[in-house]
Amino acid sequence: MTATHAETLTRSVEDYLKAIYHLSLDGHSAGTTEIANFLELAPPSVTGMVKRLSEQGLLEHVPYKGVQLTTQGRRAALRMVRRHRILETYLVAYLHFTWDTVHEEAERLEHAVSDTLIERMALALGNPRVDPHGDPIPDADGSIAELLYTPLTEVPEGESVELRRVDTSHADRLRYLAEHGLRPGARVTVAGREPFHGPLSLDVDGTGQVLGYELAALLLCARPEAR
Amino acid sequence: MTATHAETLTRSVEDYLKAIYHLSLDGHSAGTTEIANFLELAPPSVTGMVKRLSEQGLLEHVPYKGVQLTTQGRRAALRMVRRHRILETYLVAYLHFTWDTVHEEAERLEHAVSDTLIERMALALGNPRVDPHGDPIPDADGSIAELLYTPLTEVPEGESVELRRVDTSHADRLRYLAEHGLRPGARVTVAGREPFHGPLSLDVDGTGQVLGYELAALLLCARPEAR
DNA sequence: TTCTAAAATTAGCTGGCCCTAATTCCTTTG
DNA sequence: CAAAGGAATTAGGGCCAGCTAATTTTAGAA
Repeated sequence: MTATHAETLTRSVEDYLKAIYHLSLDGHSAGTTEIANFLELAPPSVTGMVKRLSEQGLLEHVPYKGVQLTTQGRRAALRMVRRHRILETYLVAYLHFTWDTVHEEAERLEHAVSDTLIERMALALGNPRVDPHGDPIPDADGSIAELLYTPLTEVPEGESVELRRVDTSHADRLRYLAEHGLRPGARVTVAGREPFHGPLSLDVDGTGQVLGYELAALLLCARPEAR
Repeated sequence: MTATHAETLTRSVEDYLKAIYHLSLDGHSAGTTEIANFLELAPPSVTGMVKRLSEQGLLEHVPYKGVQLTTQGRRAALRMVRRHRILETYLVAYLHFTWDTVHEEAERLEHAVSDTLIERMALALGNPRVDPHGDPIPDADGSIAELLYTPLTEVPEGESVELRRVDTSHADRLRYLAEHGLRPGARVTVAGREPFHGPLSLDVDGTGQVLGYELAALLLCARPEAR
């Protein structure tokens, strides 16, 4: 009765699964409108697709409540995440893409490449663990290490941390951050912070900076010992 | 009134245009059934699409006669041919694909890559003129040099030629040919030929071979001086 | 010149996936 | 606890691109 995973997923289905994966990262199940906003679709379109996908066993739908990926759905989603991140890494490493331009290219290619090509790229790259934004790359078998980093907004004043991950795919934000040296690997000290979601004063690799709260919240850092 | 080329073409449309381009290489206009066979579709599906494409100005359709690409349609088709051949060349050069496995990968990717990525690949390859099968690669501006080669079946006995192009994308044929050293660049002498589409006796880079007529017809050669 | 077979087209459907408008369901608050 | 407001769903369409079956056109053979 359970659908065996032989049937190929359409581009749309792959997008839905990946979206639901991202929206469920914090554990709660994803709502129809939430998915609709993420994919820039109307909510009724999502209801319809969600119905089809639960019938296929790719997700669990409790009407009026929300959806969660099944094991099968999660496997398919992680496969897309791996593809996307390997592609981004390869395009930056070998084909002169920058981290602010690579997202949309990978977004299209992830639906078209074969598993073989992805594994060849991964091999050429030495099986990287993270992509250019610091996002972890799932293994080919579907396991992923979501490391626990601290948003820069929660780093205590005076503490010095290493920037590990930049949690956005908006080209303009990424460009701005890159111009200010805020890339994975940067050493950042929080010199001061204004209240009420105010700007942070930073020292970035020896240079003083002021950074808005919204952007700072996207910067995930490894603190010296705190876990 | 003429459609400006702003609107993006669907995957299907790109496939139709490319198919019609290939089928029209010999000058005659392509028939519905011919296109249907090439794309593995039913003839009525082709009639319908052809109607839409002529309305869009991508091709000229004379009902019950056949179709031809318009200038606009040819431009779009050549863009796809360029993409396909650059991709094949890149995948073989950098990602360990062999000429018998690369076709289907390129067939999917050609619809997903950006112009930017294709030009980066072309640059990395040094702007190659031909792909791994010896097929000419159109320029970015859409000009293509279809060189006049002679099928091996028409090379006179005793003549020695250079194999330049292998005109098939069937993986099994390509594998067989590769195993027998029959790749672009090989030096081939026609030692003998049997009548009635019989096999050819060849000397391939110093090794004796017998090759069936059907395969020999796919091997396009540069003759010493003949044109 | 007429007949016939092949080629092409038309008629009528289907499935996937999107939409807007209308309705139903939940939850929260007055 | 009832009503409101937002979230979700249902109802009803549309477009794309494929299909089969039936029909029309063309061209070649008798």
